[in-house]
Amino acid sequence: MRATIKDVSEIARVSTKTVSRVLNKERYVSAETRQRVERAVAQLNFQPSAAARTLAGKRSFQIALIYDNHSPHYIHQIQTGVWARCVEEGVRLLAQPTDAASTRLAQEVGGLIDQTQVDGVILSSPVTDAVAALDELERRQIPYVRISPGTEHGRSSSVAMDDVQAADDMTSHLISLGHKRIGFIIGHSNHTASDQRLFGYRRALDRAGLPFEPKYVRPGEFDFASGEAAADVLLDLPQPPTAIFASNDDMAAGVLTVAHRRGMTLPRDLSVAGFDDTPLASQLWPPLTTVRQPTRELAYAAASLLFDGDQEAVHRRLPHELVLRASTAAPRAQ
Amino acid sequence: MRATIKDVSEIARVSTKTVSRVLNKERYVSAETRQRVERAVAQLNFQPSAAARTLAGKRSFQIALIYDNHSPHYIHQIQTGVWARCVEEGVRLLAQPTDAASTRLAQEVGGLIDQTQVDGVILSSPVTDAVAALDELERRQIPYVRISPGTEHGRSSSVAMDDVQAADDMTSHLISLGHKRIGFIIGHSNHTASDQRLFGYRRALDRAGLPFEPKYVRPGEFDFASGEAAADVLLDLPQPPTAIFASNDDMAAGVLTVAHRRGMTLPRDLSVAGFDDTPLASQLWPPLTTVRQPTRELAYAAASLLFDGDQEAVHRRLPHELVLRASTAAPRAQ
DNA sequence: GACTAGCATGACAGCGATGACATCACTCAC
DNA sequence: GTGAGTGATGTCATCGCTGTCATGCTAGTC
Repeated sequence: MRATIKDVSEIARVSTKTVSRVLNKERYVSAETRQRVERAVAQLNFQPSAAARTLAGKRSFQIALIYDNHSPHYIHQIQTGVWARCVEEGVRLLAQPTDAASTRLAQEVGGLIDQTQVDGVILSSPVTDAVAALDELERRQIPYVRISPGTEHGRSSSVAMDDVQAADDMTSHLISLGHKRIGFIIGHSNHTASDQRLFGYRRALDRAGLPFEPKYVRPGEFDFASGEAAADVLLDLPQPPTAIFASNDDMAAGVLTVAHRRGMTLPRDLSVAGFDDTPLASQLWPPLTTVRQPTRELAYAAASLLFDGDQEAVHRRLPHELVLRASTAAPRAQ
Repeated sequence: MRATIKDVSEIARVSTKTVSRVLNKERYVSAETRQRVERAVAQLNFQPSAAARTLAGKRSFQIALIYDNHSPHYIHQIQTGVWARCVEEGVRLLAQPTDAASTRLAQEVGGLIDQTQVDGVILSSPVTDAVAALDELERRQIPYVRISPGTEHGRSSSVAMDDVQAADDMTSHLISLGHKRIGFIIGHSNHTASDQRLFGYRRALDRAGLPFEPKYVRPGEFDFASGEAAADVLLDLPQPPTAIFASNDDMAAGVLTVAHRRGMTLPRDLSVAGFDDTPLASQLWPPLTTVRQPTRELAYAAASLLFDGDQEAVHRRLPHELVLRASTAAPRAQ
């Protein structure tokens, strides 16, 4: 049978309460007693029952990560980052995929909390912007932190990168190479990052004195197929762009495929840039110039904010990075 | 405050025990009483405390998924599949990434179980073959199911695909296109699937009466870089292969990149095949012929086996599928 | 020397469920 | 009419911890 706190207390010749004090690193335990208890814990390989602690105490030593994102790579990075911080804290992680658009989302979140009594919640985009879920969390007074929220910034602590600046940087990079006609493919409309990246693109054009031409901007949905579709339209223009900046790598991969299919030589005939720096980016041909989003670090930072438990909402910005690879180059002389 | 079973019992005018019976779908509750209880539950939006149930009962309504795999896509598929089955069962899922090679693995697993009292565990490859972890699970008599185990088949129920047959099928496909010199890139040595895929390749050659030539077989590690390295060696041979079959898509992507870099036209100059059908496969140029591994389905089936709780070890095989895309074609006439 | 403050520890109730067992009503067989 | 069987419900202890409160000791202050 599993060892219980009582077994430990008997071996250490103290009360169970004192064992509990040692376990929870409370004050007022003499060094000598602490040692005796620790030895007994080690000897029995004792692990306190999470259920009993949750039931008796105010903490459950569990947090939940709620997400809904099509990109496995993104989710994986998020999970890994949060996980790393949880381990340091001795806290378990409950994975909770959901459908951000579902009407039952709030109920799901409420049920999760009532059942598991998690100590806190981390929300990743786009669940970050599901107001009903936020309401539910606040009603139950559960601390939560959001990763890359698009709206309601005042409601909680959050971590994010600067999507506007990143898109601006990438666009500026293309401009500096000499491109004047730069296509842009927007992301999925339910991600606020999509608007921000578009805004950054526009801002860079403005600053460089280049005209913003709506015909060079196409909608997309963050997936390969929509990248292909947009590229086909852009490359069919009488004056096609010499560079295409897609709002994420999957769509950029679609652009590359269309270009290959048309027999274009890259990057001579067309420069292509993506966003996210997924593993895909470096495995495409030509390897993709893109923006490295510090996803893992964002997740780690989000967990840190949760455990720090500040009263005030804190907003942390993490730096992005332009990753220059072979898919972008100066345009061919006209 | 959260509603408790007591609140429900008062509204329904029954004892808490009767509420518990309804919650757990036990026999011996009259239809009328059941209805009253269910109404009260709905009215209070009552969710039983997982902690209390775990402490008092024999079940914790949680299972753990233990994994260690470099491929986000694979993990994501696994999680999604297991998750889907858990939802049906009303069970929570604890995500537990680990390092399969770590000496502390058994301790980690033991700690996880003692702390959380999970009802069962699902192991995904390569943790499936960590004997110390299996010992620990058996010592604690925790039911577990393995996804694609490589060894110790008798020890537990498992689900898997037929890696040998799949590799055989793919090799046969290349042979049927007319290829006689077929390169092969082996996977990471700690995955048993690697050996099996190699074996399938060999078996297909044998059956077709083609010689097995060690110089056409290169080691790899399931990652892009090792695919590149292997391709460079293979294509530098005096008589290079006309087709290369890589043990997974990432390595196949490496092969494509090397071929592009050498200015080869694909698939005319070289056919390339992968394994796994990751999203990458369809986003490369040319789109990759590969084997679809039924990962999600395997995970779902694994969870089903766990919940069914058979005494005997059951082994389920799920079918794979050849996905033929543009990266393979008949070899150029010599 | 009496009083206070701070440290160290223990006794005991209680968290919210379930398990074991008791109880009661009713039906059925003989 | 009696006993057995079964369905429906309740009582109460219990799971393994933590929170609250009480207690005893020591050191420092006036």
